[in-house]
Amino acid sequence: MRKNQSKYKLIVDHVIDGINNRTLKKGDRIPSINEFREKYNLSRDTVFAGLSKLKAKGIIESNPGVGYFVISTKTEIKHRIFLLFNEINIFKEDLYNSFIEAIGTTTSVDLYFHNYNRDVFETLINEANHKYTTYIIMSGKFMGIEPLLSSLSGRVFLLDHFHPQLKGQYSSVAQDFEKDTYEALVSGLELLKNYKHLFMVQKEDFEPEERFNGLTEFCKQYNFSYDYISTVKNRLIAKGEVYLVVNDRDLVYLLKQADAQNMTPGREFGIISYNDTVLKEVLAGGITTLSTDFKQMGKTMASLINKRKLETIDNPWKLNVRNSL
Amino acid sequence: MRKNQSKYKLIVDHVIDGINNRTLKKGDRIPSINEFREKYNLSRDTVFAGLSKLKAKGIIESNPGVGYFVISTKTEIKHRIFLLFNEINIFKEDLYNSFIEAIGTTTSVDLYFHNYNRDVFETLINEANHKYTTYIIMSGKFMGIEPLLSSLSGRVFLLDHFHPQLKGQYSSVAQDFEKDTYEALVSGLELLKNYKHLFMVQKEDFEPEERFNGLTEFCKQYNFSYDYISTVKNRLIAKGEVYLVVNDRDLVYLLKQADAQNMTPGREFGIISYNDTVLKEVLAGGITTLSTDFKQMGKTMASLINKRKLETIDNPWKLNVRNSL
DNA sequence: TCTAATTTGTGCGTATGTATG
DNA sequence: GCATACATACGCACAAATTAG
Repeated sequence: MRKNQSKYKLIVDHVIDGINNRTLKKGDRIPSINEFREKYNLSRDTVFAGLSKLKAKGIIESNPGVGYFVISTKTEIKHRIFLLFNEINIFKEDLYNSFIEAIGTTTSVDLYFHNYNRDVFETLINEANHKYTTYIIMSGKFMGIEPLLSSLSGRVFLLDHFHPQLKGQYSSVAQDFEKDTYEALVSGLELLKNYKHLFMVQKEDFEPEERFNGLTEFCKQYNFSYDYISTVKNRLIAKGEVYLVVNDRDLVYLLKQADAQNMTPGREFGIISYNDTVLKEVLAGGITTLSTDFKQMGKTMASLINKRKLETIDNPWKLNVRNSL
Repeated sequence: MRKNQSKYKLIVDHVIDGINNRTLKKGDRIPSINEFREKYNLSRDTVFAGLSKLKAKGIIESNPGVGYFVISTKTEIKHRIFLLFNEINIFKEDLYNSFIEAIGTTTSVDLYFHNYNRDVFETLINEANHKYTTYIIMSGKFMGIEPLLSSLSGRVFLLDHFHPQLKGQYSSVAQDFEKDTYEALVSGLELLKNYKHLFMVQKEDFEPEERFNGLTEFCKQYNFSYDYISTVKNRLIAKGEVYLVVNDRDLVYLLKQADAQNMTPGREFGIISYNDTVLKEVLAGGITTLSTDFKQMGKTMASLINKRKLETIDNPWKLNVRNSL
């Protein structure tokens, strides 16, 4: 490991890691040049170079004939962050920007996309390994990624993942698609009582089926009938139906179809659209949306990075009730 | 032997052959400049050129005072592209995806964002220098970036830039904001005759003022009055007004205000919204949009990279006429 | 006070990559 | 392609400061 790094950095890292681990405190004596030389099998001068670097950074001081001592614990950990998203879309805007803002300017963040391609996913991770201090991974519906993740050299975080089995192994902030859908439907129960049948509309290849599980649970408990469809294209709308629509393209189909059938969302049938955008506030008199707070998600991820403890955080959801339900 | 080849290719081939022979692995040190110089009887500069090429291809990295090391064994990559966008937004989705699709698999692309921050812009470019074969830059309203661009080691392309003074120096594909706005308005002249006064609504800090120039030119020629405003927030709409709206947030304000004043876009007043999205097809009965074709822009940029000739290409615009005008 | 051991500090040589005419 | 200057990395030899006995 780290064949290609300058040797003196071993000394720098030894001390900085010690300070970050809290094993070195202000005033502590650190090993002498000869002790370091022995420990790492380096020449005296290489050790001296590392210690001089630390001295220049103001982290240690030297007393000739006595030793080296820690005088400051301000190590300014410079994170280099590898950020892997699934795809570009409008919601990444809020997520990325709020993350960048919260993480601060002393950090460098490199962003990549795997576009749900398993090969790209693996290649990007393998190529990035050992080049970053921190890895933030938004995976797709990939199975068996644990070995890949555990091979990574630095700290690993999961962002908005579909992998409940990885909970507890890595710090993460994510939507709980099942819980969010279930709880949102329960919170809208009074409105939903005007309808009979609920549809989950999403592409099963990419989107998490947990949403459908949440819908199923709700429908069984409160006696609605339900179905899973992958698109609403060319579909006739019937009275009493509610469509939970993931993709905006489907939302447009639905509204055009409603217009053609002379039906109004929120009256003869209902719409809940996943993920809020400004245009949905005024679209067709207001589209009810069920959305996770991507700005909050970015902020939360930034704060996780500065914590030592392993944490699994559910990102908050919000049902924006408008006229379409 | 190979007298017709550039000499620096000896070095490139030495390393690439080594990797393909499995005699060089990731992390391995390769010979120093002086060792190569001796072995192949070349000048230091020639060796340096070869090693720089390998570095730009992402195959090796250099550590001053230490040596050169293999960091990637992907030898089939032809171009390594540094792609710098201004910000994440929904239109980057089409642009990025069509570019990636068109550029093919023998290329690796790293994507960055400067978010209109000049410091970030300069830092990213300086950090990237010498590490890529190709640089594609989408700048903001930054002045005096010529020295920065000309310092770059590889081929430089401009994407959707606001710098007419750089035309002809670098190959580029871009919207011509002035021409696009002017021509689109001319093409919609018959519809516009129902109105009297045209507003350009955009934030002058970030958005290009060329749009307003196009509007001005059109209005002078065809006798419309006109104005520049930075937002429509809290604004009363008057009959006969047309709003050319850049930001979707302003579009929403406008539609809410129209509703409050009991006015309908396309009747008492008009709306042209910049940049098309699916939702605008059905929003308020259909919003007329003026949009550049971002998919085409991505394709065109990909094709430019495979050409040697310097070209400046205007990306095509499209006016999607719907009910709001 | 002296001495030996252990500490840090410095000068010089040779290697590396980088930048500029 | 050549020459030169420069920053970084590492190692050897020797100098200077401190401490314990």
